[in-house]
Amino acid sequence: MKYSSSTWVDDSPMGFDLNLFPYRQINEAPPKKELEGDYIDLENKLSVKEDVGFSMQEEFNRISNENRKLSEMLSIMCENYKLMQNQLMDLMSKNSDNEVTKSKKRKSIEDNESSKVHGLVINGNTDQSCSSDDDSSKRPREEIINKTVSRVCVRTDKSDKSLIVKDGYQWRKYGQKVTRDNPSPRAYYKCSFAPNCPVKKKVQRSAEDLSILIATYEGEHTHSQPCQVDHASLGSSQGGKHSLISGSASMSSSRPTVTLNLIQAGLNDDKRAVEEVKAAGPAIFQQFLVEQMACSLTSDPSFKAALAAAMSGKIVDYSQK
DNA sequence: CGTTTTTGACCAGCGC
DNA sequence: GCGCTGGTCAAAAACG
Repeated sequence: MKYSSSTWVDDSPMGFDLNLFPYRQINEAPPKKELEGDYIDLENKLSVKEDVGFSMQEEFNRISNENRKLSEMLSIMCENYKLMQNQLMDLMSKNSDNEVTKSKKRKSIEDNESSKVHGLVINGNTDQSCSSDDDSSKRPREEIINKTVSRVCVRTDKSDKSLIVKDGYQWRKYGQKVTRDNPSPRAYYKCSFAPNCPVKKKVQRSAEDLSILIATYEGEHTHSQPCQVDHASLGSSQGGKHSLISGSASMSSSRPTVTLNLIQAGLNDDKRAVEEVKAAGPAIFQQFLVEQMACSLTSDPSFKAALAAAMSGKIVDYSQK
């Protein structure tokens, strides 16, 4: 596909600008000037109008063609995406079968966590009256407590030893422990914004990659987020050392939301990061794929040019009506 | 002086 | 019952 580079202006903060004036060349006087002036006789005016009408029609046809091609591209991409998604589901189901857990206790906890993260939230009721007394006494604690668990991975500077993951909420650290399977200590936080908020957070460095902080959230906030931190600032928070690389689940709602910043972190080829997003569950990985596609598309100048041309065509179309 | 962090002690679940 | 482990408590210290 050919796109007029002269009409493309890429100076917006997002690196993405719309071509609102497709017929105006940057270093060229506007077409209107050619039509005005008393020195042009009527005959010339008529021929110029015909030329303009013809060129407009030509341009319209060209843009229509581009629109059609873009639609085709989009449908192909959607099909490819669906194929990838199916392959991913197959892989994940195979992997989950092969997983071996270390102990029964940990297994029960991890099962609980993974089921939540995967979006298969078993809404265990904290109201004890819902279960019989006999059952509640025999059932393991993890099954009784209603916990929505989500995991967030944050890439940090390796030299940064702090176990802090800024997410817009206010946390109070109440413990730190070195666990058996990871030489890095695990920090325990409670939400301190509301006194009765039951949400807890565990933060620990990844054993495989010390530059990755893994934050595990348990429970749901009983209040709104004290300060809405957009994820762009999350990435630049704490001296710009952090960048969110995996799914984050909004605690104010049971529906997980994901923001990814793989491009910024330069992690497109980081298999480990992808694995961790996979581990966060299919819903999160699905959104990861979508954002990856979006990132790759918006970073493609030809796609941006095509999109801008298509949109400008629509805008011109409407303005002419 | 109030809040937050640190850190050793304690508790509960689990396997042997 | 004992030891191991993860999670929590609470007193002391640090901080603003």
